Amino acid sequence: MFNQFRNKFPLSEEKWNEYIGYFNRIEVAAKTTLLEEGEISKKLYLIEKGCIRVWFNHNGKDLTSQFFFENQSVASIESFIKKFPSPVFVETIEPSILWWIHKKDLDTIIEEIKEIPELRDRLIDKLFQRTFDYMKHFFSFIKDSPAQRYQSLIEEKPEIVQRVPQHYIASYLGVSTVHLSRIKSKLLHEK
Amino acid sequence: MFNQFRNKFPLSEEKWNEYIGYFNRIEVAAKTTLLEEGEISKKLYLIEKGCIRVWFNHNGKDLTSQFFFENQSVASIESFIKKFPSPVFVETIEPSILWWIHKKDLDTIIEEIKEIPELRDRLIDKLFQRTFDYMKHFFSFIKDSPAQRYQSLIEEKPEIVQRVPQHYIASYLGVSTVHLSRIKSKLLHEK
DNA sequence: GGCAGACGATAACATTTGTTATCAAATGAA
DNA sequence: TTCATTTGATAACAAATGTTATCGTCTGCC
Repeated sequence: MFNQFRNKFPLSEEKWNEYIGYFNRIEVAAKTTLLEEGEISKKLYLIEKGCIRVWFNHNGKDLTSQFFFENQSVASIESFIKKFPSPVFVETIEPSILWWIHKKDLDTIIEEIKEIPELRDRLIDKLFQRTFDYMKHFFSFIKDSPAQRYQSLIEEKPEIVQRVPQHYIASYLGVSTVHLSRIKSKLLHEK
Repeated sequence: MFNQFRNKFPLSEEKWNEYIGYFNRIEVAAKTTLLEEGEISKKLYLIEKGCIRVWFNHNGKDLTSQFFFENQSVASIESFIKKFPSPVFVETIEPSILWWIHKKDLDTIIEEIKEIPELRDRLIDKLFQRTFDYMKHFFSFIKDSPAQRYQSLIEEKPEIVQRVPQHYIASYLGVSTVHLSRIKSKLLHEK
């Protein structure tokens, strides 16, 4: 799991082994809740295999805001960073193999690697990239119809369309399950 | 303009004066374009007085994605950071007093203050905050109706509703100008 | 193998939202 | 002032989207 990242981190063998020693491997079934709404997020998860969604309850409706797949890290980011009660649930979609790390251990690591300019800059890049991704997603809500948003999803994040149950995708796109079904059917019959 | 921030920056008088010396004051009319679509953003603007919107053209429609007011800094952030051609226009809404700084000078400053842990952490906090703001905005598109989104805007960002022409607000909320007008009228007559 | 629950398609109908057009008020420039 | 432009309200109609209900398929589990 970690060897693929080894060459990206200019660290001594000792440090490298210390850091990966903080991670714990778990295997969980589909639909396992990793973080409850209201809980304070203290673990960051790395996905070796499987997929995860972040969702919240709004007036009894299950609304999905994010999907994560292999090699991505997942947490309720606001809760994890600011130690607020999480506004969202974190839940597996497929049976998954995960590696988690305690926030306090991660904080130690980050504090140490911040001194390495190369890693510090990469960290900041990641932060910007995350912001850009959200901006782009927001732009799609003011410029595209739901059908166009679904089309973009197929093109830009095909793994979501392929692996995630459709009713989760519907709320992610901001439409009802019925309407997403209509969009799909229209796409099929037009071509 | 800068004195109000003085106590937030643990810098020597010399450094402080050097840094603020990089800024240039300008006064511009309403509807002045500060950055064209396709241009590479090389200036960051600080607003002393006035307000600014960021917008883009989509199939002939003028779509506004952000508003900025006094004491906020503005740029086409992706273009500014990554040196890409800007996907957006930056334009004043009101007659404004602005202070701008060259990207290269700002980069120098940032490179220097990164060494100060206190400022470095504040910089990272700002980045996270920006991401959280976009997340929140995105959440509102999957959980709220346009009417609820307008209501939240009144409560959370009243200066937008008070100072920005309504047709700019419409696209920001993802609705047509006609529909925003309907939402307002309904809010009035219900209460 | 059979059963319950999850998932998705579809229909019918209600509601929301967009589009186009028109008008009125406010604003700014000559 | 006067005139053109910008801004916003409203009506009428069209299109998109939500809601509720029903049905069929699939899947996991006993």
